[in-house]
Amino acid sequence: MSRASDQAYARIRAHVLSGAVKPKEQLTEDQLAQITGFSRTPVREAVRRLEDELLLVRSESKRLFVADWSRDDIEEMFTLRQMLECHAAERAARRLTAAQVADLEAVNRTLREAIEQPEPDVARFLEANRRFHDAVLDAAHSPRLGQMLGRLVEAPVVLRTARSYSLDDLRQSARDHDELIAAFAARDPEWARAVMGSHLRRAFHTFAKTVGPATGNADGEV
Amino acid sequence: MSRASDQAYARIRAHVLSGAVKPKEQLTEDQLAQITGFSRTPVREAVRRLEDELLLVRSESKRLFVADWSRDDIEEMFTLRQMLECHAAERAARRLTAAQVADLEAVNRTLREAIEQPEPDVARFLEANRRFHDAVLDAAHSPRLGQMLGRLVEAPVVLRTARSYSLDDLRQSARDHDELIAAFAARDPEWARAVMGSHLRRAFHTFAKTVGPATGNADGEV
DNA sequence: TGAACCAGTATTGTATACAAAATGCCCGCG
DNA sequence: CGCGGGCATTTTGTATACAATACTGGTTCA
Repeated sequence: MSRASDQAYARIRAHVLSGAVKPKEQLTEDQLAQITGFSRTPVREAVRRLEDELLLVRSESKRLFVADWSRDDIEEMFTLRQMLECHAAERAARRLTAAQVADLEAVNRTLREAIEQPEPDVARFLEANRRFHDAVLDAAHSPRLGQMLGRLVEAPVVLRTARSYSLDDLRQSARDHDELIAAFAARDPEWARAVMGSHLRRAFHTFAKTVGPATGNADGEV
Repeated sequence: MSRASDQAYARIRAHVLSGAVKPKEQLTEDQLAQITGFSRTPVREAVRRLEDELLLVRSESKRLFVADWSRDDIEEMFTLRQMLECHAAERAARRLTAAQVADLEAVNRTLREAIEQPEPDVARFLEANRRFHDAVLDAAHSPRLGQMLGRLVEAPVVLRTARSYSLDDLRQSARDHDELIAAFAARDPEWARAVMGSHLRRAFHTFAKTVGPATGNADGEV
């Protein structure tokens, strides 16, 4: 991750997420080259990755813009993530070793420590949460699933929204993880799938409350 | 699709699928530039797309190889495709207009004509089949779903295996499409999902018969 | 007035040269 | 004979110049 294109990727992503450029605004490769300090070649590589994640989009004539996601887009992302990650949980339940289950328990302990203290450490929570889900995905042992979920989870909605979680929400996440671990220990794929499903679906509704009700039409941009 | 990188993509893809290079063989960007007649810049763009489709893979040190898919890899692809396309069928059932249903009927008529003649035209069947599934995906109106399925369906397994379908298999496909259309006309998402599921799962088993039984371990390369 | 065209500019696409990194080979040493 | 170090070669990564394409604004003509 030390190649120029990787750094360019990280910097452009941060730049967009910081809000310095707004949705639907145009970006040019030259601009991004100046901002990142690299030439257009690695910038193009980075931009292509960000296009894959749909953080940037191109017009029909190949001009580059910051994507603006509608509420429906975001619901779609949550739904797809749920579908894929439920599948991952089911596969993981069939494959996880006792040692891997123990690892998950350790990660979830860390996650709890991050929130069960005077001043909850949301960043640490998010990091532990990411590791937890990564471990499940890893155990599913399905490279294409990993690739697809990577694009969805990278999606910055998760980061933006996590800030709005209440302490109760975070605690419920930890409990969900506990139950998931129980399902894994019991080697029960259906249980694992169901827990993962409700875990992620609740996350969506927590998010939806902060954004506003469903629209059905095309407004409700974020 | 007339840019150099697009042509390079098509040529490299054809070159690999032709079997001129075998799985696990190394390719270099220079080689591919010579083969395609373009410079390395568009070749690198094309190679990245083929990496996304997992037709090409890179070693940990960034050297480029032709992927070799195990039977488990292929089963995974079929499973993921089934999962995603069932979801697409469900969404389509909620959204398809009467005109779109009529279009699907027309496409399926074409598909039948291709096989119900003295000398079945498999290429025409495949083309109609692709259009049918594309129309369903379109109606699902979910860009990320489309992106993901695109990568899976592009995967050449489908093409390689379709040749081994018997006439009965092709006829069954047409009947599946009929039932799917009925489900759409009835606006019944669950029905549509179920039909799509059995349609694709049968395709997997038809394929599996030609390749051999499940392995469980890592052999069974194709 | 307004629509079509033309030139100038902005932006993306491609080729090429060079830099960095990895691999493999060969030689010396134990 | 084995094996470790280092140079030569291969291969990928980056910068830059140029080509092709798309946009913008203004001008002309009906």
